[in-house]
Amino acid sequence: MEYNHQKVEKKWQKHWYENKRFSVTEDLTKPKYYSLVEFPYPSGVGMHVGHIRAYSSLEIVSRKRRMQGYNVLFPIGFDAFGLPTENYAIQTGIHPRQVTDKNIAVFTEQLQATGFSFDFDRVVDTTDEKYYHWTQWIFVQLFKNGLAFRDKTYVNYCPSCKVVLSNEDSQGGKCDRCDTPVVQKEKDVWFLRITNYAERLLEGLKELDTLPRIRIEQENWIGKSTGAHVDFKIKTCETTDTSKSVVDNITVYTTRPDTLFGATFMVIAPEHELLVKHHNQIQNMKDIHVYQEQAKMKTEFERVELAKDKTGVRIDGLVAINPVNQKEIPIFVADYVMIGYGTGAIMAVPGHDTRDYEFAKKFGLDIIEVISGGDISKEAYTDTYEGTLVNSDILNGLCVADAKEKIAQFLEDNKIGQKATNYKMKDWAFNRQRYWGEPIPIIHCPKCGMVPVNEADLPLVLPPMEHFEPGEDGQSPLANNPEFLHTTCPVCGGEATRETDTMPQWAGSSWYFLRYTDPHNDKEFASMDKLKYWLEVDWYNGGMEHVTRHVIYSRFWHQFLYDIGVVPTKEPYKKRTAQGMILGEDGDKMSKSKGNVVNPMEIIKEYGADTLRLYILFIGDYEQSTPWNPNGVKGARRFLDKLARLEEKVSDKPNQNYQTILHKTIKAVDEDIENVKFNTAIAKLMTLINELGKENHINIKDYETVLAITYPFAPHLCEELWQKIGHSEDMVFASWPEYDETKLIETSIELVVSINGKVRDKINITIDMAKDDILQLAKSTEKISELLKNQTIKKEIYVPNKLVNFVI
RNA sequence: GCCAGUGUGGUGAAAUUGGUAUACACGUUGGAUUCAAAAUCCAAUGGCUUCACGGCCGUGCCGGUUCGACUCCGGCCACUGGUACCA
Repeated sequence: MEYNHQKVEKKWQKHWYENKRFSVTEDLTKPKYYSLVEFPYPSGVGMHVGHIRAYSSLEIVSRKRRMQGYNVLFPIGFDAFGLPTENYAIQTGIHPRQVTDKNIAVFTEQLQATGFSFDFDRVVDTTDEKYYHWTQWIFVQLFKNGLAFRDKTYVNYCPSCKVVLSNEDSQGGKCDRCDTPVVQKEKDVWFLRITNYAERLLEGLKELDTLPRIRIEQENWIGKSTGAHVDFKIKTCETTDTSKSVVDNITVYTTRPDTLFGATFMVIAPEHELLVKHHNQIQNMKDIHVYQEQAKMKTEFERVELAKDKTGVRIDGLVAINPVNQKEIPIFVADYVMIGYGTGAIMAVPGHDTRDYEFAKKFGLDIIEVISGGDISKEAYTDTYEGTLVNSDILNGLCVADAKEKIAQFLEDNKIGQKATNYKMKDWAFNRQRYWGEPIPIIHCPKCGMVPVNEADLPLVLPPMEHFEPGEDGQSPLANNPEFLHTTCPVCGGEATRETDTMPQWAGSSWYFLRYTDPHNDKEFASMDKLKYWLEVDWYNGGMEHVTRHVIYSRFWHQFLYDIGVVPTKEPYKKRTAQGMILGEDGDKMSKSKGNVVNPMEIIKEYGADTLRLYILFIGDYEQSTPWNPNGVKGARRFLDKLARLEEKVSDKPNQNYQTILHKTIKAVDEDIENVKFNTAIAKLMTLINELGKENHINIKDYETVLAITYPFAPHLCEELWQKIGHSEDMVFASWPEYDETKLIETSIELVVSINGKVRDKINITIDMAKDDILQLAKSTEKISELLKNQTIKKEIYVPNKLVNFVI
């Protein structure tokens, strides 16, 4: 007998959501569990199978935790600010507010059609002024603490979207949204000083329960390196001026101070201040200006693309002095040195750095070997942790580690340098020239400068506007709204203008998990009591692609909020997992243009939500990418039909036949869920159901156990079957089964008998048999005795409960 | 280039203190049931070889350690993701 999935699923969804079955209790003495999934961007096309996979993991965990007696917070919301909605609004003339509301309604319906046990009383919407009130409030706190600031820089700019993009949004030199090549543009932009938190962001990773690759990716993103700052004196070197006076000092950053004796030239970035300060002493300033202009025109992407061909200009009129041997070395300007990293100046050691080597070859500069082991006539020897120092005076004969120690001491003693640390991570460009985002709550006053909006005046509401096409030259659409633009200064009361830029999409998602703990609070972003109860998030699942951006950004905000005393924990998340992508049937990423997109709602209609959820988890390892297979869906459905059919065999009579496999399955499913191995958990449930299908009758208590361990995966059907056998309470109130240790032990075992490692026979033994008896039995079987005839046994290996191996 | 991950049947994939390779599922083939179909149930399903019992080979490639290697070690190759003149 098969079940009617459409009827059954609608029935239970209605029951669950109308009776708020998944709302948390306000009893803050109960043990809590906070499971968090990344909230979706409510796009117009509705849910993707990827969403289902992303939420299914913690859906299983949350349903299980409720049965285990926890007060479970499993919330959902919408990260609804962003470019697609705004672009759609520009195309169609429908206001982003309306588009967003409609999309959220569609998503909500689809989430409920899938039967997710989210607490729909706690939905947050980042575009709701009651929510972004507190996003703005946090920004004001950042500003007051000197962590939000404005600076003039060259920014990545998308000429099509007419917005400034962060490095993250313009990877590969193309706009994240529209693929237009990004250009460089000078702009006054907002930054958040995330670099102040670099060390703590790195430190906090040690506590995070996650896969090594997730940790490593974050570590690489932060990019800590240690080395030294070394001061080089700069002299003039006009041939007529024999005095050669010292005119300046340049500090370089190096991770390899032990190679200082091999530094044969210096390279500075085109933007380096030395070029401004000493333009009078530089004889070829014209050439340098030309080079600077060229460098400015290149986008960061082009600089990288052209990496193979090193360019640069030698500075005539100045030389640097290597502080360890007083040798004069030439100085170059080259764009392979970045002004934003380290000090914007390097000591070049061509013998042991590939970039310096290429540059030295091109410009005919000295290459000195200072670490033995390579062949520097062919290439730079960079694999230098093995070698010994040579041509290095006081360091000669030392290994790299000792040389590093000794030179560090030497630099310090002679006051020419000290140990230093650097991070690749840059400050976070925190503004966009768009309409559909949180207005930055800052007022520009001609007298008082930049002043934050009074906290009592928050939220600073995004004004309703008819036209939100970006202004020319990348101006925010809000600049075209005089009523919004003109205001008075909160400090002096004089005429002032508002900041018209809005925040990037990352803003709203940087603290949403805090709001879930107290979503309707209009006095503060969340009460300390609620935060103390619910934090940290016990388990956070989301996309691998968010591990380096969203996760780091939100950890930064959280650490800052901890510093100002408004959140109780140092870190927001205890455990982080990331689901793999579901690819199209063809193995390619699902995309509209390839036509390989699977619509989850069609699967639900045809096979049911339980089938969809089950299949998506069964498809493969949760943390790996896997292609979609339409036939696999049928297998999931068959399993559910088999489960439904078992009901006919339920009786009061006890049955001992399947006790071992039943208890083994309880144990395995429990462990697999905790270890993110949903695919094998389901496989084991399938095996159990197949076994039970062979029985004539199934004891009702055992049947209840089966329903309980299957419930998190297929809640609609289990709930239905649960009711059918006479329960009036929901399965949320059933308890999670525990396995009986004594029933796991099998009384007889099949033991493998092998000769020289090859399986030759199998014997059945009982678990209480002695080793010698087993060996005797193994030798005596027909096959084995035949094979052992006229052979000497050199060795007998016995692995309890597994095998016997004879070496002949 | 660097960092990480992956590589197992026709397909998605299982298998961790080294111990029966291919669990579970899909597909395929044959059978039962049916007027017929769907659904369901049963059986077979890595390759080569043998009438058969059986034998040999087999987890990307080459080598090593071991009584025994998908698993450990050394050296490669391919694909995927991340990152990149970061000094």
